[in-house]
Amino acid sequence: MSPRTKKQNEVLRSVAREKIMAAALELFGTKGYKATSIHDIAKRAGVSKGLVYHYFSGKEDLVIKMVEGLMQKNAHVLDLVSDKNPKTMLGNIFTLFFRELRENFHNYYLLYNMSHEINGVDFVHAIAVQKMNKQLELFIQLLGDIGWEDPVGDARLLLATLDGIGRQYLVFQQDYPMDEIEKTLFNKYCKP
Amino acid sequence: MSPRTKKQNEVLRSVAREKIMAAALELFGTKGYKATSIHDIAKRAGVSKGLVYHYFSGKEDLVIKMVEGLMQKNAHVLDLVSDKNPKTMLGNIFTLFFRELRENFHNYYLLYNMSHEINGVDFVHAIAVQKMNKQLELFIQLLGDIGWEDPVGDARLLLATLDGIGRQYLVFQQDYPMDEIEKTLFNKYCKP
Amino acid sequence: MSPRTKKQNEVLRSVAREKIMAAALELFGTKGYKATSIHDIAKRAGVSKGLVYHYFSGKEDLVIKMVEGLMQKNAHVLDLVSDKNPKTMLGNIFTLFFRELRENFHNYYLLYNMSHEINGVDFVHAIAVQKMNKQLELFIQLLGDIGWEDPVGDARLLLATLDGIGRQYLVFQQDYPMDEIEKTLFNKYCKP
Amino acid sequence: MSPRTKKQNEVLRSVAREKIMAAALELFGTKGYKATSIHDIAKRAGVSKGLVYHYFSGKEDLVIKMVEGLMQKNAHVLDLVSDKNPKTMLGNIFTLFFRELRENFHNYYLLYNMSHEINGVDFVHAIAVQKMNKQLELFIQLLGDIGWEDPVGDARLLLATLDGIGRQYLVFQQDYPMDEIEKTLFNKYCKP
DNA sequence: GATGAATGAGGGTTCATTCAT
DNA sequence: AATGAATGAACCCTCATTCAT
Repeated sequence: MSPRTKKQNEVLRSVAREKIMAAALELFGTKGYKATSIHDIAKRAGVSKGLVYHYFSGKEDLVIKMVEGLMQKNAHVLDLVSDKNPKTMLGNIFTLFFRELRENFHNYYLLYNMSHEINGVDFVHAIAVQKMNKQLELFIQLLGDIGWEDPVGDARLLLATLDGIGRQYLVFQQDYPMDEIEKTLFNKYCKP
Repeated sequence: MSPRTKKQNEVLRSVAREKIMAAALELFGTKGYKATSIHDIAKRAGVSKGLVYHYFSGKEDLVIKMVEGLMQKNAHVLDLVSDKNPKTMLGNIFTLFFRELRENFHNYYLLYNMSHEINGVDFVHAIAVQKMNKQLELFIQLLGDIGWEDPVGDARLLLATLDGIGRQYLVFQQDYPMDEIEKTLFNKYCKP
Repeated sequence: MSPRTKKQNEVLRSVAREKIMAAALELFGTKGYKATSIHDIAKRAGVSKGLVYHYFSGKEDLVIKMVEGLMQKNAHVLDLVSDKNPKTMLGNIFTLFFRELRENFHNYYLLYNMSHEINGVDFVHAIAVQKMNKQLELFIQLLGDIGWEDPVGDARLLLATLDGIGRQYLVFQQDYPMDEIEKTLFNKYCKP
Repeated sequence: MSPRTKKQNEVLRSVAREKIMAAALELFGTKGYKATSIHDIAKRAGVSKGLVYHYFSGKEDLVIKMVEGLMQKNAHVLDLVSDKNPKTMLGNIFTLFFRELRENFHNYYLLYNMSHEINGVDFVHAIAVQKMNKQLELFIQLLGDIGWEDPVGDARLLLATLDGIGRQYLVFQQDYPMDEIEKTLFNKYCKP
């Protein structure tokens, strides 16, 4: 009955949605939420402004959906880094963290750095808080297992350190000596 | 009592100019650059929109001048924390850092977190880089004097840690256990 | 049983077309022309937007066709109210008028009140004028037969009165004492 | 102190406001609320779009302010038509009504006919109802004084008649024989 | 130095309409 | 006959900026 097959439509839909969300991720991540216009996003995605509103109910909805998408991609990250040895596991976490930072720092920006800019989108903020707390718990346990003196305090510092590394990388970019930072971090936390 | 340069005198000459810059600092720091309008600033400063353009050539100029002003205020900070004992000096820096964060986190936000939002204002970015490098050098020397193994790497990590603490405080605000973080930091770096 | 013209047959041929027109009538009549979107109409009719454009060349065409449909339905109304006794016939007209108003005031709205909203659709206006003139002639004859002094002037007033009743009912709706108005009207024009 | 005198500014303000409101009245009254854009209004008023928002907080506010303005102009109408003799007074009311209709039928449209189009602006509807009720009371008393049999019912009919005359004039405009209608009305209600 | 009236570019959003299938 | 993805013009509104005084 249908002029285009349902499957055809589904493909069209998901392709367009994906293009829009990728463009949004890149632009929001680069210029920030307020400074990125729907026009920008549509142009970068190679679609019309109208189509953005066909798939998302508005700018705010677009950020939310995008963040949700990011979260889903990251949902099974723990499985990748899991290891019996806490030092190895911490090392895996670091490795993953630096890779993410290097390869997709827009994601990093979005999930961690943009929340303050999206007024009223408490959702994004809530996600950031939740994620942070999960990581904190994990760090407390790992540092405790490794035998650090004050696992809670040290875990908090470690979390802040990683956060700060991310932030500084965003600011300094190619000028930031990330390889060396990474090594230092491994020496400090993961040397057997 | 410090001798004032011509520029400083100029800056202080007009009460209205100061009021505008104070309002700008507060609003930019709270809502961000894009989300703050000249109208907002003028209203908060209790002056007309026109006067803002009398003192500043535009919104961008206003941010720049404001950041310059902040820098000048912070120019002599080192005199306040200086101490023969490197651990004491580091402790002084921490104390000052946490006080600034608690009392004027708008400033913190502006100098560190807003640069990405001001498109094309490389100036702000440059200032952030410059300041960061100065701090890094200081930390390297202090940690070296204290006797840390890898002063350069450790200084970088410390800088990132402080940065991360600031960022997390901005995000979590009252939920962030800053007092405990502060104690942990002192224990780690300043215990005699 | 009335013989159907070709046009009527065409109109009735497609169920979807009828559903669209019914939805359009209801929505245009409730929310107005401008405030009703094709999307609304398609959704209410349970069809796709595309189909609306399959049957009608555009929004304007849809209104026109819809009004034409209403006119056709009303074309044989006179047969229903006809009576040898002018007072009885006038009473029949009143009864029909009030019933229509109560049951289908969307139609009333469409035929009488929406014409100004459809810019450039002189067609709708023309229909309203034509219908009004027909009614006027009928009233002149009836009031003349009954024996009113100035049938032309009185017919005009009566027409205006009915029109005003309709408009006031549209505005006040449940607050409008239509039953009493109806009685008063009968007392004035139809008492034997 | 002020560059332009306060008085100068006041004049500027009220002139611009007046121009905008006059344009709005004309366009809303002609094309309806939805079909009239702020762009249209600004152009007709000879000002920029921005200025409309300088004086009114939005389209809805503009209608409301405009209706309020109309109400104020009409506030002292009763003083103009008052008379000891009820038939004379009724005649005065008619005269005024027809003059208003002929000279400012936009006002008429706005106050009576547009209320259904402004969704959510209950204010306009409330004004229409209130005004109508006041007129009804006045008519009841006058017709009672004159000696009509059923003053309440007759007053309601009279109100509807006037309303219908207005509506028909809006629809037919130059084709509507208003002079004759006026005469008929006088003959019916005001002949000594 | 100071005001605020005035402008216009651009942002978010809606919606009539087209078109491939 | 029928769908719904896609477009773009136009809408309401905000805001940096100019300018007369």
